[in-house]
Amino acid sequence: MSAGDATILLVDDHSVVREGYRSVLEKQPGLRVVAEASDGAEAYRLYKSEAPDLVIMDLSMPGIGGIEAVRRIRQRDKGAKILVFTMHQNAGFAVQAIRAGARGYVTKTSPPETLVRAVMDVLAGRIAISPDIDHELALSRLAGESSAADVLTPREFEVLRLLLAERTTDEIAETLHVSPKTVANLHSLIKDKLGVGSDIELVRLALRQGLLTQVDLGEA
Amino acid sequence: MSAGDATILLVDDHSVVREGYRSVLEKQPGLRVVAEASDGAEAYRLYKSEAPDLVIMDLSMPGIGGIEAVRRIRQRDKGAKILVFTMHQNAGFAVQAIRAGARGYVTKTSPPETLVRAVMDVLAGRIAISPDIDHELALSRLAGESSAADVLTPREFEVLRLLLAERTTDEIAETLHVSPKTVANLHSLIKDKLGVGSDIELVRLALRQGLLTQVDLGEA
DNA sequence: CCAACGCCGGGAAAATTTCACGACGTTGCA
DNA sequence: TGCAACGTCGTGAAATTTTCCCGGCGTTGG
Repeated sequence: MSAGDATILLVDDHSVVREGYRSVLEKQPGLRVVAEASDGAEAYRLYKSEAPDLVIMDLSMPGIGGIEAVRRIRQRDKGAKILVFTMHQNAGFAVQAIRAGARGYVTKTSPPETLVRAVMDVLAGRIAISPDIDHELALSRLAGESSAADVLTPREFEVLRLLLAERTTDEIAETLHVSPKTVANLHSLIKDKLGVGSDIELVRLALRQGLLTQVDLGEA
Repeated sequence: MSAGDATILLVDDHSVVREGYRSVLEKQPGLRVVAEASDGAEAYRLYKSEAPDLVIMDLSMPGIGGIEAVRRIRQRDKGAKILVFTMHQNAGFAVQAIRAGARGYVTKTSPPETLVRAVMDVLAGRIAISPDIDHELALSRLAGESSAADVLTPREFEVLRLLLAERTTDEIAETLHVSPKTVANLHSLIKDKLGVGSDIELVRLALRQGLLTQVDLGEA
């Protein structure tokens, strides 16, 4: 590994999965994994201390999610290059990730070459989207449907995700380090923007749009 | 790799994740990954042709899922050793997997050592469950896993169904010819009986128990 | 007969949701 | 450059809902 290698921070809550990234990436000359994080908060800390050239970020993680981590890192460093690498083959997530400041979005079903190519693209300053998501985006574009991702700001989207995943307003407030009141306000605003009157409708809408998949809630 | 190595079939729809398993496993002497599959059907075909000593199986995959693949393989070969390795930190999944014939259940959040130990255990004929799932199972055992249909009276169950059907309290009150107040009281009582704190949890519980299926979501 | 339970709702306290509003920083554009 | 628009965070107060406690009714079953 030469001194000119591009340095990479891996973020994923599954250690064996990180092992996979690392194995694929280190076969490439010029790339070097310098740190690994298992949640959003740790990712942010390590970004500050390591200042890597690239962050490869999973989305679904405990505590603050990937979107929020992207947002925070970009808030600190406008030039940060972040490539989202996730299982969610969902245009809404891609839109949110890019809006939050990610420079690429690749699904885990992609072959390793696609990941490597995306890494190179993002390092070179280009935006990288994997073909399946390109297709998803094209479809949703054609359908002209307004999804949750379209009307919600990144922050609202993140709160929605936590509402669907965590339990109480107070817990969410704590993980986001804001007042419970703010979360309640956002919660209300989200329902308003999405045009639903109750939390039950909210969950149903989220399900329809793939924000909450059947597997997310632990099928019996 | 000696002739006496234990042969392994990896099943996961994310190629980079398979790379992770492989990397971890092949550091262990005596283990050899001989095949990889990306869905349940392929796993079954490869099991027949390769007859590996062990299958490491993900659960969430396109087409026939991991549970079904486990069932089919075990149906064909009663002695098949299958270790489920999944992101689902959920006792219900674990129970299903073991019932289907898996000999182990390990979550992807586990450190690599846990996976390796589980592999060795299953190869040695033991059942392997990762500690977090042990804990989940213990909890659900202690809690006595209250089923919705079980603990609710017919009336309460009916109200729950209507609540999930995207109706307001007032509408439900009208269809049932009772006061909105009664519906609100029942709504509260239902949440209490099911041990959930919010409507969002209520919907998630209902989904888990099959009270509300994806197709019921209808249109906006 | 009486105890237990499901069912129905009123009243009041407690909690949440909603609305109006302001502060602050950033973005975008003329 | 300056300024308008927007996102984010939070407060306070009103409106609404949720929750708790209560009693009444009918049915069931010992």
